[in-house]
Amino acid sequence: MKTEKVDKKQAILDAAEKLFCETGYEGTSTRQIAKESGANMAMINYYFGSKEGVFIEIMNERIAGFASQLKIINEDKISALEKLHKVIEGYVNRILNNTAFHKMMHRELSLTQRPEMYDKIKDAMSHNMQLIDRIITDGIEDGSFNKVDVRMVIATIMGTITNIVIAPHKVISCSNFDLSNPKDKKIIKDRAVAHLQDLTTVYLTTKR
Amino acid sequence: MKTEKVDKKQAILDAAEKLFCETGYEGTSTRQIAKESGANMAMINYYFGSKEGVFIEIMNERIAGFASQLKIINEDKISALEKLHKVIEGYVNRILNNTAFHKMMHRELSLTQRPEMYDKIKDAMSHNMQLIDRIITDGIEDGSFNKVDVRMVIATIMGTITNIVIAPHKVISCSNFDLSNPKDKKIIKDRAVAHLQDLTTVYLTTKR
DNA sequence: GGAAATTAATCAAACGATTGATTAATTTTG
DNA sequence: CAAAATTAATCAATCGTTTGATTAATTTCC
Repeated sequence: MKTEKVDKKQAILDAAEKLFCETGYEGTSTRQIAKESGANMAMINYYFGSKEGVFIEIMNERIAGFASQLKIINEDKISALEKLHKVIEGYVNRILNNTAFHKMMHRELSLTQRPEMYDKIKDAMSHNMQLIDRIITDGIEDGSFNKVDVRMVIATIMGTITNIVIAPHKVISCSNFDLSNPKDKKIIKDRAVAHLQDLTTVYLTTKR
Repeated sequence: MKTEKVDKKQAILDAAEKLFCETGYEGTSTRQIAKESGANMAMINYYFGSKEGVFIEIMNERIAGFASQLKIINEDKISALEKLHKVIEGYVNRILNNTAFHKMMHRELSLTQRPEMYDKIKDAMSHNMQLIDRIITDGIEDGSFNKVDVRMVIATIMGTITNIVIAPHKVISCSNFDLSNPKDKKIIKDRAVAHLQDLTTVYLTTKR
């Protein structure tokens, strides 16, 4: 049957993403990728040219998927605060549903050695940031938000989520807590959304 | 002169830290470390046993230096809010004065492959976290703070700072902005402290 | 429609280069 | 002189990549 014909190209991408997330780019060998994917080593270069080619392909796929998600929100005819809360919910869900990739992305962002990748990630993030910036700035201009340091508020929203993903033990001191457990993940998601929505509501709309 | 006698052991540590920060642990070779430090390759194993031995030594040194800083604050006879503001200022300064190391630490925290190192970093952070937790919890109990999700507030404080360090372009969209430039760093530091102090003040003390 | 030519996919084996580590000899130092 | 420090040379292992050959599928041609 045709359904049984597994796509080796995709198998390599899947295996590589898993391994890159777990042990980093340099920490993953092409032999590991070949073994994990069930493909021959030569297939990696055959399809992607090089190990870095695989990495870039993974990033491009993911980033493209990300970009297509948040656009609609800003067109809704709702208040700035409601928009922001929608964005927060979307962001928390997206990132906590892809914790491994998010970790990998941040790891890459903190390296100076692959500028092409750094710029790619930076640009992808910048786009989403501008969207949040627009929402908050609009809210300030129409008087519904206090005058705040917009970029810092964005850093707070994004930083909080990233911090939860990278260091979950910070949030839940309970030792047998596991983000890969759907039940635990749900708990963290809800807490993160509730906290960030509450925080932004109070900080942006409290008259003072 | 004795002043010219440079300590090869320390030179290796310095070079290794610099390279680990720039290109990661796996991305740095022992030959690079030797070249950068001016020492022979064998000296690395002579002094530290292995490449990982160098890494562990660097981490231990740094973590020990960190732990000795924040203790005094909690003994002061000042309000919970003032304590928290002192902690924020201390944290921002410490981390922005050691951006390279902080990046490396977070990179290591997001990998699953060196559990010994992961636990070491986790424990070091946990200690500082408990201190902040104590301050906020005390503030809640004596009625000066609102009832909030304490661990989430901590995630927000730490996450915001980390986010600024790892992705400075998020805060300043200006392209010719450089964290290694003392003047630019001062600007970011002040903005970060002002933002976080303002944020915590409003969120924790606004009656609602 | 069926032989011939072309293409894509896959494989085991080997490539040169680099890795972290170790040896044994030599120099420096107290 | 003996211990510590330093060196050049070398080790086996692994790295990412390339090779030439083989199979399976597709296209071309008469």
